[in-house]
Order: sequence, then C-alpha cells, then structure tokens
Amino acid sequence: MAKKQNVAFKSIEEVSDLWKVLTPDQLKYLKNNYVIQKYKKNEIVYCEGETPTHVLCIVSGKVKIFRTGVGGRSQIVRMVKPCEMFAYRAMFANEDFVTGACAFEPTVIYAIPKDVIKKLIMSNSDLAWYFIQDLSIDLGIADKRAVSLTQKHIRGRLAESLIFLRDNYGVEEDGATISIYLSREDLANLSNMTTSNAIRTLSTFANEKIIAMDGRKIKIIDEDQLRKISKIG
Amino acid sequence: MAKKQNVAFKSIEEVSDLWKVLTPDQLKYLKNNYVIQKYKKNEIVYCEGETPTHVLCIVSGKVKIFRTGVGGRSQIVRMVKPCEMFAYRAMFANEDFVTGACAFEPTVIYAIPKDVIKKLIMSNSDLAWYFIQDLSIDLGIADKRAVSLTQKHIRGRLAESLIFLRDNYGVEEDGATISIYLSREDLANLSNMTTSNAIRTLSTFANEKIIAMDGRKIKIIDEDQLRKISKIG
DNA sequence: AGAATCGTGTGTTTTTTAGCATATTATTGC
DNA sequence: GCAATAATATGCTAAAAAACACACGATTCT
Repeated sequence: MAKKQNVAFKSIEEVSDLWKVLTPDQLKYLKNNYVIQKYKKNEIVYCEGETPTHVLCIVSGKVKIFRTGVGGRSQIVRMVKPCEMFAYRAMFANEDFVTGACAFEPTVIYAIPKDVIKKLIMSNSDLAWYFIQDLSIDLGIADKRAVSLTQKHIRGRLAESLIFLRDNYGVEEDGATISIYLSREDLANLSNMTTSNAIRTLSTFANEKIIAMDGRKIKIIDEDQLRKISKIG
Repeated sequence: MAKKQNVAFKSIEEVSDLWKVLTPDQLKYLKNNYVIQKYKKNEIVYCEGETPTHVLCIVSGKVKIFRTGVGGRSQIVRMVKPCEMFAYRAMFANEDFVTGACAFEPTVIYAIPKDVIKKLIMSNSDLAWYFIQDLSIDLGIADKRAVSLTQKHIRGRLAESLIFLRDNYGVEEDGATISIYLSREDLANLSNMTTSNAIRTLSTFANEKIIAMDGRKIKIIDEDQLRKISKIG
C-alpha cells in the first residue's frame, strides 16, 4: 500500500481491435467521450433493476454477470474478461438490467455513454455488425447453457464449468492450473448447484485424480475424462 | 383436400413493420429476392447442425425452436409466431444451427437469403439497430429463462409456461382459453420436465380450479393464483 | 375394420439433489 | 495477536423429480 499505483492504462483503441473499424473522426469522438471506472475485488459494478447508462469494456480484471432467482439464490449467467464488453444487452433492449455485475478481482473499466455508442453504431455499419455478431454468439451460448444446466447431472455440470473456465481464462505456466480462482460458492452458482454439492463433487473429482486442488487453485489432470463426464451429463 | 388452396399471402412488407425502415430501392431489392416456403404440421424447418442459408419470417403458423440435450431429451428454447423472424442467430454468429426448428401447425414462411439480409443490414443502420434490439431482447429472455428453468420447482415452471403461452399467443373469444394447443410432451419440453410430470401437474392445477382442460385446450381460470405459483417458484 | 401406434393418465419405486447441522480451517477486522 | 467472521468440508435427512410400469382411449395405417 506504500506506492500509489498510477500506471497508464492501455488506451481504448488498444483494449479492443473492435475500434479499428472506426474512422479517424469516430475514434476521436470516442476518445473524447469515455470515462475510466475502477472497482475493488467483490465490488458491485451495477445492480439488477438499475437503468443502464454506459456500455462497459474491461481493461483489466474479471467480472461476473449474475441473476438472483427464487429465494435469493444467485446464478452466474456470464463472465467477462479483459477486452470484452458488457452491460450493453439491457441498454440495447431498452430495459433495466435483469442481471447484476460484480468484480471478481480489482478491475478497470472504460465506460462509454449510451448516446455515444448509439451514435457510433448508427454511423458505422461495421460496428453495428460487430454487435449483431456478438449478441448472436452470446445468445447461442445462453441457449446451450440452458439445456446443459437443466439436463446434465451435478458431475456433468461441474465438469462443464471447469472446462469452460479453462477455455475462457486459460491456464498458468504449468499448463494445467486454471487461471481464475473462484470460491466454491461462485463455482456452485456457475454450475447451478448448492455450495455443499460443489465442494463434495470437487472432492470426488480430486479423489478420482481428474483434478487436483490447492485452495482455490484447480489443476485439470485428466482433461479427457473431464470432457467425457461433461458430455455424458 | 378437394379445393386447392391458392390464397394470396400478405406481401413481405405487410408481414412486418420492420421493412418500413427500408428505402424504396432497398424494399424493391428485398421483394425481388425472397422465396416462399410451406411446411406441414410437425414438419422440420431445419435441423441442429445444418448451415443457415436464409433468414426466415413467419407469415402464418407457429414454429418451435428446440435443442436436443443429454440422452436425446429435447428442450424448447423459443417459440415463433406470425410476423416474427428466426434462424438469424446462427447465421449472424457464423455458426451452424445449435437448435432445430419444427412447425407446430401448417406454416408459411418468407425466406431471405443470407447475403441479401446482410447487404440490407450493412446499408441500413435502422435495420441493423432493429436486429441489435431484437437479439438483446432475446438474450434477456434467455437469461431469465435459464434461471427460472433451473431454480423453480415443477409447479412454478409449468405455471410460468402457461402464462408465457397466454401472453405470447393470446386467448380465444372466451377470454381464457390459450390460443395454442400443445401436446403434453411439448409442454413438458418447454417447462423442463418429463411428460408424466407435465400431465400430473396439469391435473393438479385442474383439481385446484386454477385451470380447466378439454383435450389440448387449456383455459386459465385463476390467473392470479397461476402468477403466484410461477413467482414463488 | 382391425391392428398398431401414439398420446394421455396414474400409481410405485428409485435416484438425485437440496437442506440442514456441525466441525474445521482461513481470512478479516480491530 | 486475537476475536469474529467467512469459507471449506462432511455426514445425515428430506424432498423433489425422474424412471418405470401399466392401463386406456384416440388416431393412424393398412
């Protein structure tokens, strides 16, 4: 805590290749009109029910998008990593947020006001096409996830989550440890199960030498087996 | 079967207000480039794994979008009614279909080739914005559905489906009978339960005077109670 | 018309998973 | 450094839902 961190962040056009489709004038307009937001670990970015005002783009850090269901039980519906955008679904649909967002770790975000992003989309068809593609990909993921989460058994759902985390966040130098450390509760909320069952099933996987655990670090030992468990459900 | 039906269908700009955003030239281009498809009851429109070639717009009829999960169990992920479009998600995401589509009843569809709709989107920002909105709305519905389907109990899920069907397809002249007749199996696939449980729970609702049934016709008698059951899960 | 198939309805059993209780170990705050 | 709190772990019980079995009426097919 001694040194005040005052690192220069990547500029907005470095964060995402997306902005390469903008004309010089459009890029200038964007650069004059975004703001930087910083969030601490476990800090809420926005809440369910709020009205969206900005499209958000992660510079560094990780964010979970969750929805509170019956009896306050929370489900993680998406996870966002650097260079990815979020908070645009509700804005584009002209709705209030149906999900909340919370930083997993210290996170830096570029926030682009609603009217700025809308003007850019309406004046740049490549940018519009990007969002159409992005939303279409997300909707496909949501459709697949809904079926997995409802039809697979606990082991299958947890295996799928572990593979998802590995594919999305990558692994550390050892080539096996998943590069994101989730609490058992988050892992449960991502896999549609109770925390107890997440803990229990992780232990079983460890006993079966499919994974190894060290606190929140999870190392995938037998990926084939994990994929098999995910597939058969 | 005696008379050959050769009714003139609504023209494409009558089917959806969407096309009002097109310029006269764009509308002409569209009208020169779509084809009509007809499907019988229970006929497949497209299969999981196929490559999309056309955006589809329902003129008349009803279509279910489903996904086959673990052990061949089918889940209905969306339902489409007249004036609505479908089959565009996979196309825009540049993926093969992750879902299949099947006509509930005799259905007439206008099919717009991929390159035609893409050209129109790229040359008309209002059209692009329409699809951005539409996809955003669908993604919100998918997010909410995933949580409902996983967290609510059988009664809550079935109640939610019945309300969804009423809100989406409306009611008949009596003001209570839902204007779509699904098999018990489809109702089960929509509500993430087995056919037996759909049948059983419908009977329970009928005994509790929340609904009344006559074959596949379902009449909602106590809407407040149904909404309550859906809400508490 | 009769056989076969399909959709519907109902009871019973078994599996899966949530819920709860409780212990133990980390982490955080003062 | 120590108390308070949160996270992890594990066993037991109860509830929910699937699976299975079987009966019956309505359609469809030949």
